[in-house]
Amino acid sequence: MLPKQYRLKNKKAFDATYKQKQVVSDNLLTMYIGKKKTDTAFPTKIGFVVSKKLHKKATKRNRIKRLVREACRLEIKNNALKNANKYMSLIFLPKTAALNANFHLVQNSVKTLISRVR
RNA sequence: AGGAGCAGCCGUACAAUCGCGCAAUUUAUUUGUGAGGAAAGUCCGGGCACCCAAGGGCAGAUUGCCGGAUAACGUCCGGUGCGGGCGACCGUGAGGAUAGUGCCACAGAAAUGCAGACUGCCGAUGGCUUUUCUAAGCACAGGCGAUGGUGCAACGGCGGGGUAAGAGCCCACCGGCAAUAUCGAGAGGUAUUGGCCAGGUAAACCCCAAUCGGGUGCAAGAUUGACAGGAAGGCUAAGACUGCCCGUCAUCUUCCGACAAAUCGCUUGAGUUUGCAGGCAACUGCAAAUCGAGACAGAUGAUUGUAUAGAAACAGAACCCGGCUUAUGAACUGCUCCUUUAU
RNA sequence: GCCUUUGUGGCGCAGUGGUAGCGCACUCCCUUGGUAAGGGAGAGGUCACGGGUUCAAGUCCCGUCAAAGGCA
Repeated sequence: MLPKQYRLKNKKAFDATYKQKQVVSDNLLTMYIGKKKTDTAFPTKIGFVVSKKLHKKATKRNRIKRLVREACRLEIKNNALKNANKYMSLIFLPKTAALNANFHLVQNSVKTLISRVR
């Protein structure tokens, strides 16, 4: 799990992020980017969405969610958010291919997506 | 040794580094604790909460061999009958078809009417004809339910007697039914006797018996606090001010508005473990010990090493219990049965 | 969390317990100079799956699986 201050929580925040319509994606993940920060002290919040349509079993959905979350945690810890730090929020949506991926693949995917943020 | 039946056990462990939920305190890069046997399906039964409801009946729903267990159950335990297996053992949706109604395609003479139109058998008796005068023929009266390439099923089966031909008409055995006796708490078992009238289907309607207030589900519900809207456009249909038009309100569309709720319910309970006692058992009683998740974008993960087996299977709590059903990995244990071989 | 409905040919759908059908699509033939339309013939079904009741089940009963939808 992420520390609490990095979690994207309520529905309004999710809606506002989707509304920006800034999307980056590769074969495993899709990432939505929120608004630009006005206050630099404000931490970048990250949300994760795994739809029931992706897979029926709760354990599989939990598994992929945890892998993506763990990858993000390591990025925050290593201060590797780079340009993504300018934005208020990020949302990750795993794709079907991510269900069978191991941690290293997911980690690489997260890294490349973050590096592509301008 | 091989095969089989029943029952039981575990549900990865340990270490290092980086992390998360909750609780506690000495408020610190502390300590403790943190998913399941099915947490699943939502198929039953309860607890709990709120709303509605005076009481009773009808209706409706559910259950359906007997007895017991339980808060309750469609669950469980023990038994009875029936079916399967050489056997250990297993399965069982098992009330009523003489309360009534419906249905039984095709085939078949006939599918429920104490049937016989048809196909047949006989024609002893009565009638007619012939005649060697005691027989033959006719098939008119009449007798019969044995025969019928059917069908899931044909009004008990099979054998013998009997007869003109036949028939439970009579007899033996078998099956079913009823009565009596007896054993059992009961389902029912056993024995004897009786007379041959009885098709199937109730997971068709129905009858009988028993049980059941109805609805909504913890996002139930309770408490505290706050109350955030603004701008632009449309006026077409319907509404209000008003009978009509304008206008306004309401309404509709678009855009903007991101940290703007919190606490209780919430986990101490038909709890868990152990011992003793009762009971064949399900289960119950008593005593002692013990506290083992409680989130709200929602906690158990990642990487590496070691151990089995190079990489565990099915799978994730969301108010809580009792069941049922379904999914599933590896190793192992106990009891029993059958076959073969040896002693 | 709690409910509801539906699974039948490639697709969309009918179907009182008694031989599984319709439309479109598909294949072949006719028609045309050729195509479409039209006409004729044909193929294609574990009635989602597993049990049960019944002489007989797509239909009745029980369980499972899948899909779609609803409430909050």
